[in-house]
Amino acid sequence: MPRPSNTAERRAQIARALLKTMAERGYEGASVGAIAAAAQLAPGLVHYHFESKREILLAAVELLAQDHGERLDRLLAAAGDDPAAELRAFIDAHLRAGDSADPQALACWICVSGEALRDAGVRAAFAGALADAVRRLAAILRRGARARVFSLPRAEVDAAAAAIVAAIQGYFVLAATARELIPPGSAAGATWAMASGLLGLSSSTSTRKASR
Amino acid sequence: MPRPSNTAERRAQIARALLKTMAERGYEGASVGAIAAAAQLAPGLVHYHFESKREILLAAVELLAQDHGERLDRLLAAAGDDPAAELRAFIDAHLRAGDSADPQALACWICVSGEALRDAGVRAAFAGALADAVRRLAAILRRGARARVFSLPRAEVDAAAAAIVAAIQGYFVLAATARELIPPGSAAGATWAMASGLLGLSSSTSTRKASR
Amino acid sequence: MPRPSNTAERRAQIARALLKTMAERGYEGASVGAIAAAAQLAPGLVHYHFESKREILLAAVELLAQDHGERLDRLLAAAGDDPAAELRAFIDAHLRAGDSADPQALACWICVSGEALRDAGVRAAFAGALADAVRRLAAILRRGARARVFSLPRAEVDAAAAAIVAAIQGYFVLAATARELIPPGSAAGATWAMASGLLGLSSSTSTRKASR
Amino acid sequence: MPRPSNTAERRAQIARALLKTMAERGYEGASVGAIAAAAQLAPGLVHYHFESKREILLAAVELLAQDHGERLDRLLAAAGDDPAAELRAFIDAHLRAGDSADPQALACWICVSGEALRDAGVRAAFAGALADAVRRLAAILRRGARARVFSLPRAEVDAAAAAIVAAIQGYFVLAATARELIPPGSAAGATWAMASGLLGLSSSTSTRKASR
DNA sequence: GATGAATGAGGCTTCATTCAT
DNA sequence: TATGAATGAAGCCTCATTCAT
Repeated sequence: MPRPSNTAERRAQIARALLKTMAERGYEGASVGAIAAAAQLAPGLVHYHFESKREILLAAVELLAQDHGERLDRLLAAAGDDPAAELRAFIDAHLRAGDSADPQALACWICVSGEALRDAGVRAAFAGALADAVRRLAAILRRGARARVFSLPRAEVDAAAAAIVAAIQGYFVLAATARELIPPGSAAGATWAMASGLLGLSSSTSTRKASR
Repeated sequence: MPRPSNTAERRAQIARALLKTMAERGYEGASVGAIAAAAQLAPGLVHYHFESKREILLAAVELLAQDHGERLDRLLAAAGDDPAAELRAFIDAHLRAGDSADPQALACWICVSGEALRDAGVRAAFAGALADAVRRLAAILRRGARARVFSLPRAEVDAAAAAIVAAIQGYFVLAATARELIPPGSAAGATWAMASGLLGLSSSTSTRKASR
Repeated sequence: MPRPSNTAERRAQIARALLKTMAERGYEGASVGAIAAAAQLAPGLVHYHFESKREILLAAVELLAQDHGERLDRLLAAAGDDPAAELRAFIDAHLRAGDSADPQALACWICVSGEALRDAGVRAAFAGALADAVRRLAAILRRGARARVFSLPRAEVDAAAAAIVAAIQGYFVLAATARELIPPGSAAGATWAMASGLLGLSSSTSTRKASR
Repeated sequence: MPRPSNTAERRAQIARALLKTMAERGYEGASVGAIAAAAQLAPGLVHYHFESKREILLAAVELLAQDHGERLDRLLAAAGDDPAAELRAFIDAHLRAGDSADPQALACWICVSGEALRDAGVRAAFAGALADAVRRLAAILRRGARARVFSLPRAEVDAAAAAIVAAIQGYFVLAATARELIPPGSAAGATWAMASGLLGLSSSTSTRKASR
């Protein structure tokens, strides 16, 4: 009569503990002991559920991407079928620090970018999450182009999506490290204005209202 | 007859060795021993010239910023007095992977962003370098606005400069971790197009030609 | 209606798994987890059947000795009643790498000798197996001496038996660690020749034919 | 003005500490901490002088072989040029537990044989030491054969040397693990008698006097 | 009997930093 | 200044053993 396996939950628990710890101390600073403590588990248990610390990181990136994906799903669904509204929702989802902003996830995301530099697995996971964002955004742009909402040559959809994602990612870095450089509430608006340049929208259409 | 102090060179030598090592292994991975080896110095000497490893990082960030600043000086000087040309030069200086591209500096820059998250000193140095970039770009924008080359309200110059710097920074991250997401040669062009959106330039003016 | 106890088989199964694992990784290297895996059992079960890892080793030595004893029985039985033939069979049983040679047992035997150094229980088991071999050989020698096949004073029977067993044991070590030092096929023959020296046989009687 | 390097002594000091500890607790049981303590050094220093624990073992085997070689040199030199005396000296050097017997070296030797099973480097070192012994003994035998002191076909010199070394090695194992099986003082004498069988000496010549 | 999660001690190794020369 | 040895604190990981089911 074996006890039912709880490995899945435990793994998630541990991965979340890593996120929590990593946000404060970075990946290297998040010792396995600290992770275990954050998860309120015995130290040895961590390595029962994970081969190595690096594997925890991979699971954590997975979680991060998944959380983000789900949030994006929700927000895009609320935008209905209008490409412009979807684009706006996409930008706001990332840059409007509102109710649902998550500084921990932000810090982790930047940590992960650093680890991605020197670990192929982490890079794959990180790039995968970015690729997912680009893909979703490109789909929006493509639909908008087809509907003549955006005037964007087919061939440039991917580049445009990458550019907008880059801007968002760059704002993340600034927000986490030099917030004072971003005039409060300007991020989403400025990004929308930049997107307008790419998509051939008249700036006037673009509400340049600050969004906190 | 004391021999003339060579502390200054030694410090630079060590800081550069950190940059080299950090580009491959990250900051934590760059052990003092490894730094000393990269600098071809005895390990003990490192702590003669620096109080702690963290101080080396600070010096290294300084170097990084200084190198970048000098390069930017050169490239902007070549742009003459035309704000549009200067803006273009500013963007190209950061996103055209050409002769002077420096993958090591790129990797270090991202590492530093991670360290900035949890060390006030590093954050100050990192943010200082970013602020410098924003300041210079803002000056260009302001000049362009005054000359009616850019149609940009006074009040939004800083936000616009921050947005362009964010886009550049974001491209850095993508380039270092998920290069395949950036259609080759699209970075500078797309950034210019985005800048057009912010600055009220007609997209047509904006050369959307790919720049390698 | 309790199910019939299978403890005996389980214990043997586990002990054999230790032998298998120990042959490759040594005693310390044979973790309880690895043993369980080799036995295709759940890790927890091991400690249901054994108090401690050391107990498994004791059981394994027992098995080793028992296997060896049975093999020796078979081979000596085939030698009939002739002391010289029995001696030959005894030597061949140990040193003729033939059909029944068992490298795993050899490696284990050497591992066990190491553990015997520092665990009284293991030493007792190991020494017991050796003592058994010496006893059996001494019986053969005694019979041969009585029959005047061997010219060996009573008082020296034990020393002679020990010497031959030592030679065999030494060949084990060489075979396992420096096989290239043993000219192929020379072990049994040379041991027989050495035995001749002890037993006052003319070397001529001793077939010095190599035995593979 | 660097401090003169003391690495060589330190390495020897550490290797000897391993021998001391290993004799009591085995190789695995000799933790790096215990080794450091035995050497009266700070724990971290061990890994300053050695890459890994395994390297210490290699150095220790080296020391063991060297100590033994030097002792053998001394004892053989005392035997003059008489092959029979040399052979006797060779045997006595190994099996006469006299003043110079070294139980620690004995225990270590057996530990090392176990480690040799699963580490190529250790095996090489161990086999090298054995090969050296065989080589030296073979030289003696060859000289004796040429001088007709031993009646031994050329082709069998190596086998005979290996056999005698095997007998010695086997006695080592018995002495360390089951001393009660060796009638006191019988080892050297019995080995000599066995050698006689190999070398065609009449047993009578062979002093079968017990040697403690 | 059996399962697999849980525990916590301890091992090897790395490392920033200090120190004697 | 410079050298390289020395120090001691962690860090990651393994493991024998225990326990709830």
